[in-house]
Amino acid sequence: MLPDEAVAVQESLRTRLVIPPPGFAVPPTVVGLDVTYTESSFGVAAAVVIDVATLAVVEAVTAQGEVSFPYVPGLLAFREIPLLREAISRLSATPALLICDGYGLAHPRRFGLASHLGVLLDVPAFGIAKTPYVGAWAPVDEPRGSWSDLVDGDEIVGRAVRTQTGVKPVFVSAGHRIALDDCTSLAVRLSGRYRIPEPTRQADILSRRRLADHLSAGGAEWQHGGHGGQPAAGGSR
DNA sequence: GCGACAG
DNA sequence: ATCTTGTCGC
Repeated sequence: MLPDEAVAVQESLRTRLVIPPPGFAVPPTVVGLDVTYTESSFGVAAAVVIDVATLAVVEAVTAQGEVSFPYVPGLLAFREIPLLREAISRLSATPALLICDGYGLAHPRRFGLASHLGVLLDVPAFGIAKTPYVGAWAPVDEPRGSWSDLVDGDEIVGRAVRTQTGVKPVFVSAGHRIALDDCTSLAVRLSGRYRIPEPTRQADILSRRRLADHLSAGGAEWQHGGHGGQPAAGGSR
């Protein structure tokens, strides 16, 4: 698919995007997503189910394979969604809320990865990014839970949110079927003692570990990925 | 035209 | 994203 076609797809899918008023009913569990790559084009996607009350990992699956779409700012979804969908399909239940490593509405065309994935699956989704992309924001107060609007043009597209006192904020934006206010409170509520909230953090850890396993195994024995539950015994640490 | 640019 | 060592601090 060419970049021009990908942009057309985004503008088309965007008509299906739904952002409700605040008041999202927080589910018992949420799903964190991330993809890690090799210097070449091999990727491992991870989907980790996190218990909202305890922040514990209750299920973890992966999917891996060659990735064809290159990284292009604004078109990240086309690179990551194939493996992410495959990983999500391996979960034992349909997710109630997806949390992506990246942006949703805070995107040049208001349709980043979190919006794209949310619309395709018609599941609530939002994004948590580690670095700025679209929009400007005022300095965020120091205490955990403080935030400042991300403003692009005349729109509020997301928020810079302090998940830990004295630590750089993360960037939160709504993806699909959830309001920014709810994304903001969830980002803080889902954060343990780290800057990155547990869902995305655990997905990052798992995808990196699986990629390392894949490489040390010579890339032959684990080609089918997607093991459910806890990591198998024998895995190096 | 030039620089910036999620992961 | 990935390439990479030590170092400061709780």
